[in-house]
Amino acid sequence: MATMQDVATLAKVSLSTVSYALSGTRPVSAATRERIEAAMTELGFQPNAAARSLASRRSNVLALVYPAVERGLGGTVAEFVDSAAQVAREHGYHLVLWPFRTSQAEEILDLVRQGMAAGVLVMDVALDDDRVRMLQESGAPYTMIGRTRELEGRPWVDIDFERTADDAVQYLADLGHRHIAFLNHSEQSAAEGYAPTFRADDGYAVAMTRRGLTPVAVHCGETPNAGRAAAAELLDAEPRLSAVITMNEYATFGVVAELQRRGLSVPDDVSILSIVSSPGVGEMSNPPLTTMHAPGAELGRQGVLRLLSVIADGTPDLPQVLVPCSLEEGGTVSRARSPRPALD
Amino acid sequence: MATMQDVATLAKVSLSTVSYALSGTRPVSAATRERIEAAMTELGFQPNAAARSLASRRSNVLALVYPAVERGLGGTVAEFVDSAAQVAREHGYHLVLWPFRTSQAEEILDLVRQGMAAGVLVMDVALDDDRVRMLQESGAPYTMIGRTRELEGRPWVDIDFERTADDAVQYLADLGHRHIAFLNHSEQSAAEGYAPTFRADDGYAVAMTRRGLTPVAVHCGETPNAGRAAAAELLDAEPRLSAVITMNEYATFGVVAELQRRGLSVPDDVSILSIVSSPGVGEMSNPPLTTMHAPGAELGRQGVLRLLSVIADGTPDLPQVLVPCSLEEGGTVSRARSPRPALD
DNA sequence: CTGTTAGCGCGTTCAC
DNA sequence: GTGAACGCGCTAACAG
Repeated sequence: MATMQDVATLAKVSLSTVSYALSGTRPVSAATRERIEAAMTELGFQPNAAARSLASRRSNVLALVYPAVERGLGGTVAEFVDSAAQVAREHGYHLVLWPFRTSQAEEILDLVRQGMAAGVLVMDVALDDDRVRMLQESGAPYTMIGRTRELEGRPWVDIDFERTADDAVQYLADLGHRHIAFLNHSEQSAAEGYAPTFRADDGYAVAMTRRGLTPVAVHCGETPNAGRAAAAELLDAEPRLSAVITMNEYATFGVVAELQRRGLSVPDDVSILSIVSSPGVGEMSNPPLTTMHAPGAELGRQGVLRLLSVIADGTPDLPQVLVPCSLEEGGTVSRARSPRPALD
Repeated sequence: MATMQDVATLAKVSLSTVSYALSGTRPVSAATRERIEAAMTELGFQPNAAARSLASRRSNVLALVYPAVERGLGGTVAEFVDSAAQVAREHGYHLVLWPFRTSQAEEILDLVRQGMAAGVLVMDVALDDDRVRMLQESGAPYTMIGRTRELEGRPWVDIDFERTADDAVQYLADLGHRHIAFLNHSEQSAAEGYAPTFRADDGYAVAMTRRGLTPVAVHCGETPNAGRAAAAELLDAEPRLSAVITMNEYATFGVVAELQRRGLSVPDDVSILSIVSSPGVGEMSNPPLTTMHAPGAELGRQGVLRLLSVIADGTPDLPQVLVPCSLEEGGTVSRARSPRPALD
């Protein structure tokens, strides 16, 4: 491993000149720069990461804190992580994974104090989140993926649940649907402060009401069987039901199954639109689900960019970053029958 | 950020004593150790990571090289990554993500030369893999997840495809199935040197032949439609078909759909066993797929452990680590009809 | 535009 | 059992 001193000696310049040539912090004449570069390639020089961090007092790694398989790592998370890692790399940073449960906030701070990471990305943020509170108090650069209830001075990027719900309702309403139900995550997730459950509920209710439609929302466990039961419940509550928006992937499969079991056709009798959906899941249904898929990659990108700006400039008043889901047409949504025949 | 000197001053000892108390490299009296620990907690001391790496000449990070969304990050990969990150952390290491395509082998080496990572985990290894070749030549500690054709002196952990295929055939044969087909990944994946496609093909053929059964294998694109076509092809080729082993998740959904379209019941007429399957996918089918799911977490764990031993001891002759998939009963496999009625 | 030099915070070899 | 001192490889003043 060649050092900077080796390069300097070979190029017949001083060590610091090599450093400046490398960082561009100070002008270096074309001639000497050339000699330096020649020496560097000849020696296969690569600047030592640890020495650089130590001297410059800054780390070149970003940490991603995520809850270890609490809610399961789905495809959306994978897209997010991959995108974040790539964007970080494009900016000269490395992304490290810190699998910490929400209760391990202290350990996160310890690692930050070690100077291990220049900043922290916190995933799966709850409405009230100890990790975020401690990071905020410690003054460490961080960015939330998601939003706590309290937002003052806290940098974040999030999925635009409100917009997504509104887009979903709009899409179905434009196709003539009037009786549009919503199948959300479980009550328990809401009780645990899982923000998406709340935001989507609100967004859906607002979207429906605004259009003079009556919201019918149910919560549901994250299993096909729970989805079956929920579908039955919805049909009983509203026989005129012609469309269901779901934000619960496993349950969605149960909904489709239950409808088909009852002899109802998807999408001819009932349309299904799966929102905040992971990549690929649509393909696994028959017919393929029409989905609005979660912007995992874009969130990863925006999250890293936001964090980098916090690292660079402290916490200026940054514009909010809300990323909506995008529609992916499948085969589970069709125009509403008009007038819709009674079911029984 | 308190430094070791701060701690030493407060504890009225010399800096090096603090270092020894921390590392245990040298005995320290109980009394002074206590004073030191008190000082450390009082100051919230955390040893600086960069300084430590620089002085000790070793990094505390492991790198995970994976092909950026080439084949898509599924649930298995997520399990793997999460598990690897956790095990690394339990051993005092951090896991960083290096999204590099196979063609960027040079950049991987550059990062290693920077001392950024103490070792590298290479995922999705192809039969002939430039990344592995270069790492091997450079002498950098690494471990493959998967196997190249050449294995001499190359540390690896992998899924036991042969055993998994054999277990799958055994399981079905025990239930009376004689005409068991295999639906593999695409021809293209094989052409690109994707090892699982080869290994599973071989394993299946051996497992069948050994039992006096005739192997019937087809390759298939990674889509439900391709799966449909493949199912049709299989049924035409072998009308007595009573079971299908699949190693192609998206295609599996097409197989189920095609069978049902033809009025065949799953599993009464045809059993389906999805091997090397991601977590959760089984749930998305109706009835839920019987699967043998890929040991993502265990691979992550073994991969990190293997890498750590390479870092510590060079490359001793390590025992091979082959991890089989484990059966998860669903509703798509049943006892074969005997004698099975003709289809037409 | 270039060279000199003092640290960055910790590991580790020496003397005591 | 303890302390002093040097060095890891580089950054960033400070001189010139």
